[in-house]
Amino acid sequence: MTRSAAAEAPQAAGKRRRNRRGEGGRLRVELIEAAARLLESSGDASALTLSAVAREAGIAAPSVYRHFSSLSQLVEAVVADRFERLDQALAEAMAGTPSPAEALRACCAAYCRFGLQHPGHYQVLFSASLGLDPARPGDRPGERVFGRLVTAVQACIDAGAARQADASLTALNIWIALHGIVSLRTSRPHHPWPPVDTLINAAISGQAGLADPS
Amino acid sequence: MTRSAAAEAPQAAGKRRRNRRGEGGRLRVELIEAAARLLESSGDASALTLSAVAREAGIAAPSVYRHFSSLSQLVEAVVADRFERLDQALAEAMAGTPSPAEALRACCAAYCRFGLQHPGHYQVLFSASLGLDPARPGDRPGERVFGRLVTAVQACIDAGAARQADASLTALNIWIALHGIVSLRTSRPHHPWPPVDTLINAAISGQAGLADPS
DNA sequence: TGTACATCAGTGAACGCGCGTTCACTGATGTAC
DNA sequence: TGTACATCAGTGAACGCGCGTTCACTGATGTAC
Repeated sequence: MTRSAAAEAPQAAGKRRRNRRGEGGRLRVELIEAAARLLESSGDASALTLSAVAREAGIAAPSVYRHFSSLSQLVEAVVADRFERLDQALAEAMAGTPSPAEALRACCAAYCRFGLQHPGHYQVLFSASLGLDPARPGDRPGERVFGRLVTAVQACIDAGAARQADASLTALNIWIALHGIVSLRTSRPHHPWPPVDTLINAAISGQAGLADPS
Repeated sequence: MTRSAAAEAPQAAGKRRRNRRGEGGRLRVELIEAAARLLESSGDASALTLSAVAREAGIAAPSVYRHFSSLSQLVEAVVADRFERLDQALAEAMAGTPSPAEALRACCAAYCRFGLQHPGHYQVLFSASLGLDPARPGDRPGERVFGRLVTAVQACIDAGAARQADASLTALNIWIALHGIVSLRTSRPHHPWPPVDTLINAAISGQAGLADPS
C-alpha cells in the first residue's frame, strides 16, 4: 500500500513526516482526530492525557502546545467538531423527506444512530463534567440539536400529523427519550434490548401522538 | 461539639483514632463512605484514586489494602451499596400507596429524586465504563430496579389503570424516560427545565396510558 | 542561477509531582498464665 | 491481681512510573539579494 501525497489518514502509529513550512496547521487537525479516537474508546474526557494524544498522533508531547494551550482546549475542539457532525447528520437525514412526520422520524432515527455508532463520543458530548459555560452563546451545543427537534415537532403539529400541544415541551419529552435510548443502551449492553425503531416509535407516538407506522 | 462514642460520622479531616482490636472492620465502612463522597463530587469512577480515598478517610494509603485488594473492588462495594439504596428508596416510596397507579407514579418519582439528589452516584451507577460482568448473577444491579418497574406496570394493567400491552416493553420505555430525565437534566443544567413531575407524568401517560392527574 | 539567512515545525532532555505498590515496622490491646 | 506475649490495626519510607510543563535546540525550507 503506497501512501498518496494527499493530506489524509493521519497515521496512528508509524513515522510521521514533518509538515512543510506554512502547513503547520495540519497537525492541529491530526491532534483533534487523535484525541477523538482516544475519546471514542474511553468515553471519558477527564481521563484524556496530553501524552497519550501526542503518542497517538506520533509526535513529541511538547509539540501539542504549538496548537493548543491546554488539554481542555483540545477537548473543546473535539466536542465542537462532533456536535457539528451530529447536527449535520440530523440535517442530512431530514432533507428530502416527504412529510413533516417522516422528517421527525428521520431526525430521531439519525440521533440514535449517531449515538449508538459513536457511543464514546456521545458519552463525552453529554457528560456532566464538560463544564460548559452557559454565558458563551456558542457554548450551548445541545441547544442546536434541541432546536431542530422543536422545529420538526412544530411542523408536525401545523400539518395536523401531531397532537396539538406545546411543541417545545413535546420536543423535550422526545429528546429525553432519545437520550435515554442511547445512554441506557450503551450503559446496559447486556439487557435484552428490542430494536431501536420500536423504542423510537413508542417515544414519538407516545409523546407527539404520531401514528405508529407498524 | 463533643464527639459521641457511637461509630458514626467518619471524620473527613482531622485526626483519626485507630479502631480497637476486633473492630478493624469499621475502616471498611469508612473507606466506602469516603469513596462515595469523592464519587458523588466527581461522578467518575475511573478518576477515583487510592491515594485520594485514603486522604479523605484520614489514613495512610497502604492501609486501604487491609480491606480491599484493589481500587476497583472498593468501587464495586460503593456501587453495590448505592444500588441497594436506590432499590430501597423505590420500595419505600411504593409501600402504602392506595392503588397500582399511585404505586407506579411513586416509584418513578422516587427514581428521579434519587438520581437528581445524588447526580454523581447516579452517573457512576449508569456509566458505561463500570465493566459489569453479565455472567455473575449479582452483577446486573440495574435489572432489579427494572424488575420493580415491570411489576408495577403489570399491576396497573391488571387493575385496568394502564393500557393493555407488554408490561416489559412498557416498563422499558418508562425506564428510558426516567433515565433520560435524570441524565439529561444533570448534563444540561442550564436548559430551561419544566418541573420534574411534568416530565414524569408525560412519560407515564404516554407510555402506559395512565391518566394524567393534572 | 547561486547563496546567505530568517523562519517555521517540531524535538530531546530535564524537572517536580502524585500515583500505586512493596516492605519491614510500631504500638496499643486483649488474653493466657 | 500482675505480667508476658501474641495479635491486630495501621504506618513510614522507599521504589519506579507516567504525567504536565519548561527550555534551549535542530534542521528543513522558503525568500531576499
